[in-house]
Amino acid sequence: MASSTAIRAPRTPKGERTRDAILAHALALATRIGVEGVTIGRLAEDLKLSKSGLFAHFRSKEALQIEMLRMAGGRMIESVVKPALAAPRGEPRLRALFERWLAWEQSPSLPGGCPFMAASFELDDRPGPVRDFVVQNLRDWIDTIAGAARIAVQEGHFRADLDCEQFAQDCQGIGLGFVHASRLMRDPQARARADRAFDALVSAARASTDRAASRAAPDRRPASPAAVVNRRDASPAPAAARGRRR
Amino acid sequence: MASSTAIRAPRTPKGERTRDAILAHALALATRIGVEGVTIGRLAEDLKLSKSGLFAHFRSKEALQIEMLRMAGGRMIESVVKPALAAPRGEPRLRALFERWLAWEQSPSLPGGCPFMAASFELDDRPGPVRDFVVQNLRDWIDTIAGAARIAVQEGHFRADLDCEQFAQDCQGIGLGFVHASRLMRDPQARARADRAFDALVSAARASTDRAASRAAPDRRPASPAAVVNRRDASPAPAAARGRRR
DNA sequence: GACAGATCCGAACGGTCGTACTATTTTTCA
DNA sequence: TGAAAAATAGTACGACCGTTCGGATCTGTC
Repeated sequence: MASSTAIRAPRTPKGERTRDAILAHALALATRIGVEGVTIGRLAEDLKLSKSGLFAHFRSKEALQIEMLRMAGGRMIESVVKPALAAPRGEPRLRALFERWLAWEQSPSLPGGCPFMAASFELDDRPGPVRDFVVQNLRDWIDTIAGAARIAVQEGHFRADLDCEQFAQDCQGIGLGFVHASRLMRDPQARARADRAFDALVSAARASTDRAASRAAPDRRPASPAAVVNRRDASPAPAAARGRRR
Repeated sequence: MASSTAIRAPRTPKGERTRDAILAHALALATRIGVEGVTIGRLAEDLKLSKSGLFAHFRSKEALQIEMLRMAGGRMIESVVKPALAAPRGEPRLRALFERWLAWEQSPSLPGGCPFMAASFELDDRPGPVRDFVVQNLRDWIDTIAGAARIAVQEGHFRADLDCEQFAQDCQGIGLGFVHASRLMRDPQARARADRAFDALVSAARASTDRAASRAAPDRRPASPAAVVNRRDASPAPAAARGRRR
């Protein structure tokens, strides 16, 4: 990544800068070799720190993993969700979410793709705080999509009886299928197909003259559209990790 | 079988039985903790073998991983593809493929789900023979789906200008979305939503009165429908299955 | 029942893992 | 500027990693 160029104006305390550099590098590493694959020794070597010096920034490796994913979550909100919220309510916002999501997946700062997608399959059977954190973040993300779909219904873009949770799972599937075809199979058409699949999904959600929904009863939960804001840390305790709030 | 020579049922050699037991256990383990997470020591302890004794069955850990995935591929063909081939050509066979695929994903012998799906995200950025093997198997699988869709076109079940590769990627996405919702998010409705998504996909492939295909040019490749039969091992050598000399 | 190979074990190797403890340096701020 | 605080280095630990090797034990065949 680009050198820090931190000449003068070290507003941020030294430790925090190092810490962020560690997390950024750990994150980039994790996208390639997996969350569990990130190693203290490897990190220290890459960043020219001693193992113990690096380790001192986190009480444990598990904490490092969670902080790393917290940074990923923050970045994702910043570069996917927030910009999409600037788009008009309804279908345009939904499209913005989808498009920025795939763009984020291929962001140069994430050489191995979205860490949450990878972690979904890496940690799905390994209980613990890290898994919990991933689940929380992905729940927020899916709620964001479902909420945006719900708004599209309110705006009259989508038909009234649309199952928004179903829409969200379908959407997630398109994204996962895209990553699969793109990263693993190296299919150059993966992106075009993902776009077409999304178009078809939106198209089906629009058409109200369709026989479509076999289930007559739509979900009834209030389901706040602002799920993004409701985002919470995995750790129940106030935490305040090392005193250094931001 | 040829009974003329009447060889007295050559009970499978001892070593091979052990070997299969090792692979079966390694496979079950890998579905939970990942392909790279399987460890010689852990395997030996579980199976009450010595590390070296176990290791002697494979020239390297990499070979163990590949053999393990080969077993998984064989099982998948046996319990998903072959039975589905018994279903009538066209849409029924496609449905059988999908249904058996999800059933296989939740088979009790795979406590952590389909190893190939997990490996898709675990190994997508780690080049090497293991990744190559996974890619090969998944390519065969996707070709199987695309081939079945092509047959459905021939049978008149699906519209003539259907993009079968697109269909396959969409299908893969539904499966991945299912695993994501089911295993990670523990959503009890995951399966029902996957079924609905598949129904919608098939439905869209059927309707020929739809404006549907924006792309006028359908793919033109011959694309043998019998992709299943074309399946090849990753290793270029003939590799007689049970020969297993070293 | 003996012999040959297949099968398995025990010990050991050099590494890396996460983590703990104690110095030593560097930053921060009165 | 100097002392308190924070950041980093050094060293060590036990555990486990994949792998090697020589020898013990078992299996199947004549």
